[in-house]
Amino acid sequence: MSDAAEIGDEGSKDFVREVIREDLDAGRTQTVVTRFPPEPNGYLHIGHAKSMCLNFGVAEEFGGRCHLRFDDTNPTREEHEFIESIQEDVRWLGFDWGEHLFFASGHFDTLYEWAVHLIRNGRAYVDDLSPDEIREYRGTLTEPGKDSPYRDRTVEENLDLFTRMKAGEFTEGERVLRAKVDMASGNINMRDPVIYRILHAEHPRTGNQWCIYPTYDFAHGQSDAIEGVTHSLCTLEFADHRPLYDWLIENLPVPFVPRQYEFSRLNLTHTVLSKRRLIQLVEENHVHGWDDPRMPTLRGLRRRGYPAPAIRDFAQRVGVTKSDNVIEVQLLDHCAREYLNKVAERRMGVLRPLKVVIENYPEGETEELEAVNNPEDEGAGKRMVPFSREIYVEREDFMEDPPRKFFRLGPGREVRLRYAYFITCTDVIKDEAGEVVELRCTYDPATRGGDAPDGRKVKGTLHWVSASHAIDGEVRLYDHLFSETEPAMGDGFLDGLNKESLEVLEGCKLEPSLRELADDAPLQFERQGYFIRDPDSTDTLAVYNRSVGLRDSWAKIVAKGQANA
RNA sequence: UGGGGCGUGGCCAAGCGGUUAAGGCGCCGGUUUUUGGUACCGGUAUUCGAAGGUUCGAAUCCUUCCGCCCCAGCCA
Repeated sequence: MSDAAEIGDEGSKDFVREVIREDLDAGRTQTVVTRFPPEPNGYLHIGHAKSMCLNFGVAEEFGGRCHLRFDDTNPTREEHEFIESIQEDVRWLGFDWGEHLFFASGHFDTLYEWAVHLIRNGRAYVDDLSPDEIREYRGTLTEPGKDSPYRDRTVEENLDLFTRMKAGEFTEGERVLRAKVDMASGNINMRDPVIYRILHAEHPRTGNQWCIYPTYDFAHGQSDAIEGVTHSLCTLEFADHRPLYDWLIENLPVPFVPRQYEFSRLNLTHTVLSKRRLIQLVEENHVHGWDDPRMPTLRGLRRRGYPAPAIRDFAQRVGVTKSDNVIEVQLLDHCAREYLNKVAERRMGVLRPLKVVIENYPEGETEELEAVNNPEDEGAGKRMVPFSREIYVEREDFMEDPPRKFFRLGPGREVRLRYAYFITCTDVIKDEAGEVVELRCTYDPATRGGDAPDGRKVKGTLHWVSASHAIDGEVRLYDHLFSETEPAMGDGFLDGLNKESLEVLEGCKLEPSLRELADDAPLQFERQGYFIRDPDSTDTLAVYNRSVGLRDSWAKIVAKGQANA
């Protein structure tokens, strides 16, 4: 293990790392301890990924550790299922909490003792006010609050009442324990916040052992103190809670003094990241579940084929600051492409097939042609691809009356079939509706492999699949879940849903060697994009999700109407 | 009208009194290319929310103003 001063010394990359660096240098911190504190009431999304990358990343860089802690203080909305799925997602993203798995509920005994400690010191009291009354007494943003008539109960009475709250003598809402801070504070969180409430609910981990539960404010910082968390990193909306966080730490017999720092949460264009809205998308069936490839959840991204390293790279690139931000999804896409380009094996797949008969190719003959698996990685090796008289090419690779800049197939034009031969279109066959249904071509046997010995050049290279050897497949193409860059706030956000966010292509013709690829291996269908096999696949139907398309400069030319320029 | 946070190019983001104001994404143009992919090269802020002030010198210090975000759950 290297010297602390040497660790994480690649220059302070953001204000959090800067603070940690200073704390280490000043000796205020010996070992950096952070924590990732999800509430087990939902699935993790890419916003959580940013937090994980920060917390686990910082711990690793400075030679410390990061705890995984479930903030399970509200049994009415938390479920065991999420405790499992969250751990799975954290691991998938690539993080390891080792032995350091904690639950706020694991600290309930200490928390209860600390509440009693506060009461004994006259710093907390049992309030009989109803929820509505508490709200009225709290005042408003501009007017100070008023003291509760129960604020000055004796220590003995408070102790007795709190004990009875714990014993289950009262109903929910009948009484709460409040910290006695300052009802006139400009910071509403300091106006005698509720720190314990009665909840007659079964807890996923403590069962029916408790009927009183600490609130976030009385659990989070306390858990940090118990676990020895040095830097408690949370999002901006908790900045207002910091004075309370510190007040409680100062007034409790904590074994350690943690510090809270706030950074801005992640926002992404063309999607939503709030738990409430994600739940609504799932429950109202606007998507097919939490792992729908269009969802920004980790499960959705995983199914979509976004690799964990790409997501980590993305998190690093967006940075850590305190300013509100909306990151363009294009950056995420870029990270995915950059990673996938290096690791994804290439295959050929025709998404919208157009049959081509090579008239001068011997009927019934098949030959195997060599293809490179990944031009970015020689180690990926080569494979053989079957070629025969009838093949499929992409419909959009043929135009009967091509504009000047179109380099693909057209009547009389010659193009290269990747790794195979040059072919020339000699005839176009249409149905009664006038739609092109088949192409007749001739090939040049001398161009086997894709090069012309006479030095002849072609401007277009097409992907293709031998008709008789093709695997039939279904391909799902995805687009932004929301058309607008920033979906509206409030309930109107559903109006911005992109009706074309999912396009299912059936009858796709895929290269047979796909069978040799691992089910979870990312791949590139040449000239199309990066794909991954979907779990919906069966023995008879291969289903692939497009993770992200390749950059498409031809589409840009077409979109700008410059194809004829 | 209270408290907290934030304002650097289309989107992020370095910058911490003396730099021609990093870098990434995006966009534009070009080179290479058996993926119109990749890679590579070049372009893309006389200006840092605004106005004053301090200073030989300010995105960086001071003042005022403007704008945006968060807070009135017994949610986290």
